Order: sequence, then C-alpha cells, then structure tokens
Amino acid sequence: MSKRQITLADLARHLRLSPATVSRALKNYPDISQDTKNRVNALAKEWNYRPNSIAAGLRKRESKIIGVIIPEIVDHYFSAIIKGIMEVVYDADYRVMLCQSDEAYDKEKVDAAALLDSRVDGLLVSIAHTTYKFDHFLDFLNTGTPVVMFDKVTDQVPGCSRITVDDRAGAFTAVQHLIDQGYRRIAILTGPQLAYTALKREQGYKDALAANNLTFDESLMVRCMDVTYSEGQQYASHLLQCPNPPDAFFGITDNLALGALTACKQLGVKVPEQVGVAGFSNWLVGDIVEPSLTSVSQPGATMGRLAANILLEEIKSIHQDITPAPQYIELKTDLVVRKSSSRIS
Amino acid sequence: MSKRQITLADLARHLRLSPATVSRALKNYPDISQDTKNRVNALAKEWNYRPNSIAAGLRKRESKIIGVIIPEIVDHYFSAIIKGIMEVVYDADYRVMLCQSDEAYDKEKVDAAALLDSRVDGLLVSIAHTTYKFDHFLDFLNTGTPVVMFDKVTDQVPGCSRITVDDRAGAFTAVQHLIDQGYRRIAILTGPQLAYTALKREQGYKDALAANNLTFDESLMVRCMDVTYSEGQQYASHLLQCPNPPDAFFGITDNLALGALTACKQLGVKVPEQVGVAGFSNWLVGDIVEPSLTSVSQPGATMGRLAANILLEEIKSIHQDITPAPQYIELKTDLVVRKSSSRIS
DNA sequence: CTGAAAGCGCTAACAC
DNA sequence: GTGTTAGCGCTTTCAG
Repeated sequence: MSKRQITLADLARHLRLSPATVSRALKNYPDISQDTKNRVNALAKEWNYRPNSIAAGLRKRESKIIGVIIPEIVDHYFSAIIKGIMEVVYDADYRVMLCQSDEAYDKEKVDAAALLDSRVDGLLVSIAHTTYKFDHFLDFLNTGTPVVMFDKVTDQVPGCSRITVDDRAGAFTAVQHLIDQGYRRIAILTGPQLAYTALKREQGYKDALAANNLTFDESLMVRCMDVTYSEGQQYASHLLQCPNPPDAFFGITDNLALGALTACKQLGVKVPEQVGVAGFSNWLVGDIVEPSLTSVSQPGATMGRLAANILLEEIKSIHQDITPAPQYIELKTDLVVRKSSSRIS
Repeated sequence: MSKRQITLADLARHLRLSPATVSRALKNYPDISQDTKNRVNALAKEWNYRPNSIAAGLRKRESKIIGVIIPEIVDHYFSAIIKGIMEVVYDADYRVMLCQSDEAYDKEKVDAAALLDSRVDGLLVSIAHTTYKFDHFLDFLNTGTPVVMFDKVTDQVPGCSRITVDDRAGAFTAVQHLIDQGYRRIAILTGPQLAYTALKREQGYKDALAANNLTFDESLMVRCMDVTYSEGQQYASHLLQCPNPPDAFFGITDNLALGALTACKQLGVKVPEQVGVAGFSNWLVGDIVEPSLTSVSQPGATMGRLAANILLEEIKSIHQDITPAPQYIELKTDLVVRKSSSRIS
C-alpha cells in the first residue's frame, strides 16, 4: 500500500500532456504523433508504469477475467481440464479466477456470487453433485454474462452451453472390447444411483451386452457407494468367490478397476488369461500397474480448451449485442487397450 | 453487457436516499437507523443487487484477490497445495487468480505482470525452474504487495517469505530406513544437477550413508534428465544387471521409484526380499501398486495453507503500515513405510 | 442519522 | 494531434 503505483496522470503531468493523450499513446492509437508516442513509452518504461486494470475494467465494464468453478482440484481429470482452460484463456489475454466447490451446493453458491461480484466476463462451471437448484447460474445469464458448463452439467439452465463426455459410448466401447476378447460374464463395478455419469456408463454396459445378445445379470452389477479402490477390491473379491464368478470386470472408474485387479492378484486369478479388467478415466496409474490397465480415456485438456473457446466466443457475441445460441457438445472418449484385457494377441 | 446490473445509485433513487446512506446501510454501519437498513436490505434483496467489487476495489485500493503462480497444475502435489491455499483464502473472503508458468521463465514473467496489473493484494509463487532473473517479483514488493514463495523458492528476492519442504531430511530418513532394513548397496535415482530439490535430496542420501559409515559409490548414482517412470525403469534395470548390483533403490521422485519397482519385477528380483525400494512424494499410486511403495510424503495442503496464512498476515501488516519481517519455514516430511522396503517385520 | 461532494485511475465522446 | 469533460460504481470525509 505504502508506495503508490504510477498512474497515467503521473506520466501526463511530467510530460505536460493530458492523461487522455498518454492513454492513447500507450494504446498506440493512430492519431497520436510518433514523437509523443516515443516520449510516453520511454517514460512509462523508465518509471515502470503498469496500467491499473481495475480502473480500466470499471470504465469499460469488462474485467478480462473468466470465473471457473470446479468440484475438486486434486484430481487428474479436473486439473487437466483447468490446464486446457488456462491455455486458451491465456492466449486471449484473459485471467482465470478459480473456485473449488468441494462438491457442496452452498459453497458453489457463495463462489458463484463472489465471481459475479468480481464481474467476471464469463463463467465455466462443472457443477457439484449436491447441487439441486440453479438460480445462482441464472444470475449470470440475466446480466448478460455467458455460462458454459462442462463435465458435470444440467439441462435446468436454459441458454447455457454444455460440453460433456460421451460416457455411454465410452462404456459401450470398453465392454464391447471385453466381449471381443472372449469374455462373457462381465461384471460392472458402478457408483451410486444418483450419479449421472455412473448411470450413463451403466447404460453403455447394458447396451453392449444387448448388442451382443448377452443377458444382463443383476447379480453382476455392484454399486460402490464411495467409488473407492478398496470398495472395488472387496466387491470384486466377493464376486470372484461366488459359485458362478464373472470372467471380467468393467469399473466405471479406474480405482474400482484397480481394486478388481488387486482382488484377482490376491486370489491368484490370472489377468488377463482368466479374467479381464477395464476401467474408465485413464489415470497415469494405469500404465504403471502390473498388468497395465485397459481404460477409457477422457480428453480432459481438450474439454477445457473447448469449453474456454466456446465461452470466449459467447463473450464476443454479447459484446456485439447478439445472443449466442447455446452449443451442446459431447466429446468422444478413447479406449486405451493395455494388458489387463488383452487375451487375444 | 446488455442488461446492466443494479447499482447503489439505482437503489438510492428508488428509496429517495443518497448512495452513501445505501452503502452504509448495506454494510450495517452503526449510525444508520434500523428502519432504513431494513428498507435498503429489502429492496437490495428484491432487486437482487450485487455490489460491484471492481468499483469498491478501485476506491479502496484493494482487490481482495490473491495471485497464484505455479509451474504445473496437473500434478498431485501442486494441486494439493492449491487446494490448501484456496481453503484459507476462501475463509478470509479473498479470491484466487491462478496462473500456470509451465516451468517457463517468459510465461512466469507475463503472468506476474498481469497479476500486478490486476492489482492483486498479494502473490503466492512457486518459481519455474528456468527462471534466472527475479525482477518481476521485485515489482510487487516495490509497490507494497507482499510475495510469499513456496516449494520452489529463491533467496534472490530479499524481504520475501519462503516456505519449503525439508528435502534433505526427508531423503535422509528414507535412506536411513533402508539401511535399518538391512540394505547396504543403495542406489539413488536422481534428477538433473540444476534442480534444487534434487540436490537437496542427494545430500540427504549422502548424509545418511555417511552417518552409517557406508561409502558413497559414484556408480550407484544415476541422473534421470526427465525424471520419468520409464527412465527409472531403464536405469534401474541397467544397474541390476551390473556385476555388483545394488540391493536397494531410492528414487527422488515416486515415478523413478515406481520405474525401479517395475524393473525388479521384470528381472524377477523379489521386492522387498532381495531389493528394497523407496520413493519421494507419496502419490496416491504408491498404495495401489504391488508391492506398495514406501515413500516420503510431502504435506502439500499444509504447505498451501501455511503459505496463504503468512501472505494474508503480511497483507494485514502492510495495511497497518508496518513492514512484515519475512518468514523462512521448512516443513517436515513424513516417511510412509509400505511393503517395498519392509524386509524386517 | 443522512446528504453532498470528491475522487480511486482510466477511457470515450466531443471539442478545438 | 491533443485537451476537456464526464463518467464507470463505490467509499469516505465533512457537514449538518
């Protein structure tokens, strides 16, 4: 606080110019003489002048800040998304204000309000799974601030773009792959019924079975309430010791699949010879574990970049007073085949 | 843009009050009648008034924003630090503006300038390893904006607090543990010579050897230039096939240690019976891999919280016109002993 | 208890 | 080419 920053007025006074001229010179306006421009730039550099973007923001009614709300940062997928967002946003000379909802509706609401108060030019959000009301997002749209949702989205906020991953297709491909490898009694380790992504992946699993004339066996579908590694291990272990055990596991998340992998090892079941395993997420871990884990890879960085690009375009549209048409995009996943499911060479 | 947000003046006009009174009423100033407060709050709520923090920031010369520059977001340790930072900052009603340097000096410089232009109230930074000049940080201090460095720090910026992890002690403990378990020819998989943390961990390794009267064998120290899993695997594999192979590996990073683990498995070397392995970082992976990996755990979230707390205090000090004394803190690490090094039960 | 006025630092419309 | 003026929306003396 103590030492004030140099202002336009300071430069103007010293150069016996008006603040307006200095401003224009620094912005390289055409109708300023080259001579003044040089003098201004020289002094600005010498005095290490830094424009106050708060003041500019107030005046221009734009902050050059993008708000981002995400449920959890310590997560490979989400942090990859953030990275993608930052790449795009950086190139467009915007900054990112980051908030973490911790999957809590209340915090998400507070964060949204704070971002609105900061007059962010747009909002990128992946909604918390405890969120059941969406008024806090409407506040943005009502004031002409575009919102783009990614990964965890809702259709309850009209006029807002959404970008998701095709979970159903991803799961379908993984299960189809297991079937192609000759596995027939494929168990699914899934999550709580209220999780949207879990449901979509289950659907993909069922569709793949149906497409191959395999009947869906209720007993092969296990819900892991916390979707943890140890749950995966326990349930897989249990299933393997049943009278009619599965010959493959599809985990809707890599930790569930890794748990299944460990269960197999502990019971002396050979993977992939006797039992196949596939997961979803493609963590870095999948490559390191032995046998390496087949997994559906989600394009985190791509999703982040895409969401950011759409948002920036919408911001541009709104500047030109045209209401952008919301875009709904579903990204394709990639199946990364590794050893845990490669029975046929 | 289109629809303007409600302003103080709007409320004032409608209530036939002055903006000043409305401002005070909303801030719950003591010398405003309860009646006006009620009327103001009611209308503010009804009209969904949101204070413009840009305007407030300009007036009060504080943004309530903390700038954070980090080399890489997609990293378990760094994202844990960010999470810790956000927790603290959130409670103090500050926001976080996040930048990623990608370990590049130029980007770090640009980011720093942008944050300065945004008039952040303080800066938290972990410096890129390519950074060799530090003027961009002095700019903050010169204008009375405190800077706290964490994890990757430098002593080239006087007056700025630093918070690091005691890498030397962490490495020492890990290697001492290996020695206690009866391993004697301990190899170290380390990083490039210019990496500060690598050097400190090497020092811990050497000190532990010396403390136990073991001679340092140059041939057991391998530099992995990119510090990757596959480098760890290759070099470990190579060492194991030498005439006088090591009986333990200390990886200065978990991927190096995991690489060594894989190399052992591939060569049919039993871990921990024949060879012990320990790493540094304590990724989530360490628990999942088989055998699970002994590792030095760095307190990411704690570091983030601490750094944020120190910064907030420094901001407070500066508001009261007192120059805060820089703090230099070294956090202790924890050795998480798992199977890969547990030869003695 | 409330209002008037000034100003944070910058930009844009309108002069000259 | 450059200066003048008028704000952006808020806070904070200083009056009354």
